[in-house]
Amino acid sequence: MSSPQPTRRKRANGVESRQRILDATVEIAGERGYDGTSIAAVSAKCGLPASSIYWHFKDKDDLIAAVIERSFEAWLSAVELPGDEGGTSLERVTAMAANVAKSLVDAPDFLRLGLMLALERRPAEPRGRTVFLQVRDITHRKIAEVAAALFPGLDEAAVDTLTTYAVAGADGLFVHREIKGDSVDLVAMFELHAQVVHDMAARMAAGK
Amino acid sequence: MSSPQPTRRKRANGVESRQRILDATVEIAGERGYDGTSIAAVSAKCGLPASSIYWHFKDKDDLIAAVIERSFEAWLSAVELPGDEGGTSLERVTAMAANVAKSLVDAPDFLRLGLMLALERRPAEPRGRTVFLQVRDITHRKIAEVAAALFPGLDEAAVDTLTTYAVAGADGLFVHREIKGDSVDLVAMFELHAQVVHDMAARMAAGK
Amino acid sequence: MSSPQPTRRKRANGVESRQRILDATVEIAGERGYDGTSIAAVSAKCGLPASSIYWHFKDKDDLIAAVIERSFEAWLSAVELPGDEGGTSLERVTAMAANVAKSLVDAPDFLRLGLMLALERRPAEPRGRTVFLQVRDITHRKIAEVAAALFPGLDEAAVDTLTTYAVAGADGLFVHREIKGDSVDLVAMFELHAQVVHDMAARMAAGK
Amino acid sequence: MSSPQPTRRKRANGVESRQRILDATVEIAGERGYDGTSIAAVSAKCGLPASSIYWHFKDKDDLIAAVIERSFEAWLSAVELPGDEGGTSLERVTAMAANVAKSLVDAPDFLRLGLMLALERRPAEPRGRTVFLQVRDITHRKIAEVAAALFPGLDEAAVDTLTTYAVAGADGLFVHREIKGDSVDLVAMFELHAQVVHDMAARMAAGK
DNA sequence: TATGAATGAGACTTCATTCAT
DNA sequence: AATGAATGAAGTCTCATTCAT
Repeated sequence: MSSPQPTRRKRANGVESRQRILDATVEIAGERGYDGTSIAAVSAKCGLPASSIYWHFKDKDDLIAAVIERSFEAWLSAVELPGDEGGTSLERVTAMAANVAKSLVDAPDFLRLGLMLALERRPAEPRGRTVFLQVRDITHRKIAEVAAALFPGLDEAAVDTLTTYAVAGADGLFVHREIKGDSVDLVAMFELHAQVVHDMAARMAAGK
Repeated sequence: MSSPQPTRRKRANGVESRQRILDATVEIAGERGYDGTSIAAVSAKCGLPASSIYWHFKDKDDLIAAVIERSFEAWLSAVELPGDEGGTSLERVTAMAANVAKSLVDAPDFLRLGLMLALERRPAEPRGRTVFLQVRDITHRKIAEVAAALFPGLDEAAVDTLTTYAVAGADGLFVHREIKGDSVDLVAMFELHAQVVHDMAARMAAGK
Repeated sequence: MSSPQPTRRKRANGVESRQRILDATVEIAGERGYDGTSIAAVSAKCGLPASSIYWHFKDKDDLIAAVIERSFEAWLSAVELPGDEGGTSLERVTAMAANVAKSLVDAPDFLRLGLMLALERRPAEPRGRTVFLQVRDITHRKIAEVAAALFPGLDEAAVDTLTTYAVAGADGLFVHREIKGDSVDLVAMFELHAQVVHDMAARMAAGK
Repeated sequence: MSSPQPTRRKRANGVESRQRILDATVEIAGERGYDGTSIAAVSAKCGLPASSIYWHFKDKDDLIAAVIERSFEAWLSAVELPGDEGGTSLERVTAMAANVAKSLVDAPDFLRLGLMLALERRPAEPRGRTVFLQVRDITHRKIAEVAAALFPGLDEAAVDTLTTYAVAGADGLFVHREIKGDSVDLVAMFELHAQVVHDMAARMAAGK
């Protein structure tokens, strides 16, 4: 009852505040993009005054970049294939695609914001854009490794084309769902895409 | 001599001013998105004062919507299949895809801006977004018609899935090129995509 | 009585607004220096909203520079020796000095602000500082011409030293009055200074 | 071994921290003036967090005042005439002037900041300004004493005028060097000034 | 057909300062 | 003896928009 430090925390909890700010920012930036994200809006959503946001982040650019970094890691750990062995290569590819689709349905902010940033062309490129493109490259490379492992017959150029096509399809289907809303069955679409890409890989690995 | 205007015209050419404003706006909005496009920036680029922009357009929303409309029409007439007869269905589909790819390389602003608008989620949806989604639907329907004509065996649902997949791939490949730059051969990628989609259609039309 | 456009001017008078802004700014900047001059304070003093100030001036730097320019011109025309002929060289020099002293008592803002700017050392030098130093150089040259005319025996280096010393003394006495207030008889001090400088010139022109 | 502090000291050296803060502040305030000196900038330059500055100084005003005090003392001990006997009165005056000039070249921050503060007119006068004007008065009195000793024939008013003129010239020449930079030989200028003032004193002491 | 000028709201950011630890 | 975190006020400047001419 007379507890010395019960609910009344308030002052000074850097780590938690930082999280609150980032949480608010993903939500807003994921919906409105870079320019549409105002510090005042973030401040209102997280409850901290604007000046406190600047204690944790150098400027808006830094904040958006931090958001991209954090939500990529979150997305990555959500995707992380739980069991990637077992089944035919088609089954495995399909399972992976379904997994990615699910993660994008659950947490679309990362990719939505990332694509908005990627499409922009501004004189002083936001750091968040750079970060997004970097993690995107990392992802591309990981997928390429999987493809190379599944289809040893493919040369490097073929693997790259295949990966590019796979990623582009994923992006496009994601955009489609963002536009059309929840009625779109993203998992089914990704599974279809997985099959198509798998066929393509098989044909490539065969003769050409 | 027989000019209807009395003394010097020179100033006062509504149509041309309107074009200049729209030209400036596509460029800026195509690069920076809705929020990133300021009336002041448009004014600076087209040379007309901000108040003149408001003489031609009700507000920013109206301006952006007009840009979308005009650049969609421009894009449409650039794409308009010059001769859609002749050749196998694969050849025709491939030619159409190459054609679209070329138009997107030449004038990417329309789709870039459109996708940016489409990805945003804001309380008061900009009219430009609505317009983009409408013309997108129109496009979808046109493609569906072509698909239905080429593969009479497909039912409506199959045609829709096929079209969705075709468009999504195109979007994704476009995004890929926007990110990676001129080194990406969009035409080749679109041709590959056309082939994949054609195979998919053929398989669908067959049994499943 | 029923005059169509009597007192009720208000909207849109660019020239007058510009003057009002400049008037307010000299007063504030003359008392508080560059950093101490806030746009909000200028806005409050001149009655125009801050955003209107930015219609007339690119930014704060531009505003301060404009102030320096205008008040230099005002000061110059206030100083402009009414009749510089007649009397001995000492009498003429003394009259000029008294004239300058009077102008500095009447309108000290220009020099006070200028000296404050001159003393500052900041990474991005304010344009106002540059302007002040330029007009200062012009003044220096004009004084040197007078000195050369009055004492034809002096070589260029001697004229320069003399002028520098004359200006430095004036600056120092001005600062003294700024510190000690109205009780200081600046005119008398300047006349004393004029005499000293005149002696110095005479001695220089003689042997060494 | 015999250190009174138990385990590691390292942190917690009040005196040194205070010095670091003051060192940083002279540098910044000497270059940017009162308003231009932000606690954040001082913090960045001295490496201590802003809150630590407030542990050592009540507020910004207090900090600036402390800087003025300390740098006046430093300047004073740098000037302190090493041997003020010997030679004619002219030689002695000249030597003193040269000494002062050297000190101002070596450490101009004190006077630069002081003059900036002195020129400002703000509702709530900073304590630093008051302190500067006080030490300035002290200096004035000391010089007056020297003058009275060297020229016993002068009455109080004459000594005051002489001192005022001497100080004003020094200020003005200092400002000149601050503007024109290292190329100005301040020592030579001060020696010239000393001679002029000496002549003036002699003439005053004679008849008038 | 246009535009110079104005304007309130709000953008990002820094300010001096406090307080609990 | 110090500091991480917070905060309200204020800083400069841009925003979309209006209105009289």
